[in-house]
Amino acid sequence: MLCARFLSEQYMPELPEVETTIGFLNKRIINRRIKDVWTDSAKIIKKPADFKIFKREIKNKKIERIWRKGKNIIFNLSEGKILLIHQKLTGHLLVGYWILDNGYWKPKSRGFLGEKVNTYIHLLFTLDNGLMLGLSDLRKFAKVLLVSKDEFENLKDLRELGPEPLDKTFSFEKFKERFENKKAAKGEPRQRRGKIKQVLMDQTVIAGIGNIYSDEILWEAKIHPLENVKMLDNGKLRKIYKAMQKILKKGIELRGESFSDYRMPNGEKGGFDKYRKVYRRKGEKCSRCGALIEKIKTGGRSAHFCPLCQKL
DNA sequence: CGATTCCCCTGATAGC
DNA sequence: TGCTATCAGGGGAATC
Repeated sequence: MLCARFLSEQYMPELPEVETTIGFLNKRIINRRIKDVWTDSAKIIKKPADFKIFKREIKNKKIERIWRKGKNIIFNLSEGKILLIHQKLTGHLLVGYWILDNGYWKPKSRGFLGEKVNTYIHLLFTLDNGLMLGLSDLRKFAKVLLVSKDEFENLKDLRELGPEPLDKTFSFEKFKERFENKKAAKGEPRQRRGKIKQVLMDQTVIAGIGNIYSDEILWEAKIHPLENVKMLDNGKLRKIYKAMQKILKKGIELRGESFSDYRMPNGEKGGFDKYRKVYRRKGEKCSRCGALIEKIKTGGRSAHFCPLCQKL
């Protein structure tokens, strides 16, 4: 059984976690052929809706390329097929060897870090060398699609995804443009509205930032999460831009966060925890000024910040 | 068109 | 102790 703490924590793979995951998958399962697929929760497969068809179409396909777009993990398969997995809240991809035991997957031999049975593996691929790729997902919110190249290019949410925050071409000028209204009226440069926290998390503005990293970025930039983006001058925007790059790079360098049940595909935890300054630290002292971290709710999500460092 | 609310799901927690 | 109600949370859909 997974230890209780593992299960109790929320897990939110954002850009650094997804980046870590694809790096790992590229080392372990590239050029492997999918020989079989199992599920006990066909609902997470959105396309094709019929699992029998999904199974037939993915069988014997070779995994040729693994990359990501925002938080979406994309597997380019042979014969032009594309497998897309969005882990949402509690999904994570694991690579290893398991045996089906009473409906649950039990790791063969030692397995992962004290884990005996993973009751949350809901989708599992067996590869041509016997290695397995499992999608573990406590909440079953994950989304899986198997599509053709054409279908892939026409997926609405992927088409509307904003730029990659760490792309070399994503300059400060480009970042600034993301805060301007798409269709600026003749004359006045109308700006995007809303609170900075929600705008940063809007995948159509910038791809890959979620609840954890948006809190951390705003703490780093000393900007209040509820600050309206209209109020952000050049200086503040630059601070956010710099903080975004720093925090996301740190996340990748440390291979993702680790306080929740996020694990790399080999079951190890990431190391971002030491750098987590505000997220889920309500009531703790701000490491910069000593004030107590506060937690508020905005747009249906929690936001953590230091009331002294991040003034409205 | 934009902003808000609901919903998917399951485990933890608070309240009785 | 044990039951029930509530909550979290990415993102898509429905609704205001």
